[in-house]
Amino acid sequence: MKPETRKSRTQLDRNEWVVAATEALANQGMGGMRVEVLAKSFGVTKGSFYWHFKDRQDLFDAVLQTWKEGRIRDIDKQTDAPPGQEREQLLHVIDVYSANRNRKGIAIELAVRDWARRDAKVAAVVEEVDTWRLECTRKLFVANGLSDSEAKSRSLLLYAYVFGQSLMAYDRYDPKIIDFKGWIAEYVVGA
Amino acid sequence: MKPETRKSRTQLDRNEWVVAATEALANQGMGGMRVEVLAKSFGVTKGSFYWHFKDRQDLFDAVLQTWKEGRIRDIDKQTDAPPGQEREQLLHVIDVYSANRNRKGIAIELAVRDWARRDAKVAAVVEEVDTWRLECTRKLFVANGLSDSEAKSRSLLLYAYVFGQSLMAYDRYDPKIIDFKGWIAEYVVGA
DNA sequence: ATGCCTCCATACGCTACCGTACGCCAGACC
DNA sequence: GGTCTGGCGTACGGTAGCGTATGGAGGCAT
Repeated sequence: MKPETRKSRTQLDRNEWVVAATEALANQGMGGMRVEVLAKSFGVTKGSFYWHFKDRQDLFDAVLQTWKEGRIRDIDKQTDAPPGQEREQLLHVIDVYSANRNRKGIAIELAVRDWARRDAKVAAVVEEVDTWRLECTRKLFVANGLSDSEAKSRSLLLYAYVFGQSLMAYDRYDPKIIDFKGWIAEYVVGA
Repeated sequence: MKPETRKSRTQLDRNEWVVAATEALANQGMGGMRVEVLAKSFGVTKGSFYWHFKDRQDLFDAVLQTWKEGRIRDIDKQTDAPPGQEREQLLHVIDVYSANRNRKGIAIELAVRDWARRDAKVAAVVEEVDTWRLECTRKLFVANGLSDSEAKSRSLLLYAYVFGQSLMAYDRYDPKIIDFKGWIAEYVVGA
């Protein structure tokens, strides 16, 4: 009804800037979110940017907030298991975060964490997200019959493992790496 | 005998620049290694820098090389166990890389890995170091009675865990976090 | 049609850097 | 005691990027 089709390519809104900035964050890290560079990628000038945003920090805040909300949604979705399927769901979580899959999501994850090391507000958001993640998988482990204590330990191990995996360069370590990762996933989730 | 005492505070050499640059790398990441900023921290101008280095990339190369050599040395030292003490040595390795200890080393480790995501030469060095690490702990696991396959899997899990641990914000997750980390260390090393 | 509001372009000043050219000085060496 | 050279300072040009001020085009209602 609304003239959305034409508008969509000529008019920009905040969200499109946020999406582009997040892309830059994934590819070049925090320092890649530069106003004039993003503007050029849209074929506009920074006059547009400073219409939609107060300043660069305003963009940063929006990116962070959007990331946080998206993470919470995804975590809820990925840890929602039908009764009796908790173990499979946990293996699925590991698979989703596995390197070589969801490359972009992992890149963003790492970039945000690097960002958090130099910005306390970002660190606080990361802590929220991490706590949420740990809590959701803890419930899965508990539903699978583990004690609360062991569930928390395994949750911690699970996420530390998947994030650490994405940090390492091991592709040429052994051609059977796939088997090793399978073994590890089973071992982390447990019997 | 040589006039080293006076010279040591007035004359700079390549290594002092590399040390300062590594410090900046740990604190502010790759982007923190800026020529004029480093010069100011020494109380000199960049005239000095461009005497000792061809350009900024020359400094980067030196930092990377120095990091690599230091890592190899440390890894060898940390994985050199007397026969029968392999299990304790593996637990010691986990402890050394544990967050809240060796903060600076971990910060450098993360900064180098972030750097490696955007520079293939850095990525190659990281891969060398990681392969070396995996190989050294694999030997410890094998000496502890494991099959080669399981030793490789556990090595991978071990390093992914310790690196992932340093990425996460979990300090306020549970006051018994120390116990959880102890449980995980035992679980990763195995019986 | 006329005025207003939205969205973007243009142009500018400013800062932080990189890299280079060259000058300066102190001490080793003869 | 002159000369040479290692080590650094000074000065300059150039680029990239942030933020601001202001102008302008096009829709939309009155």
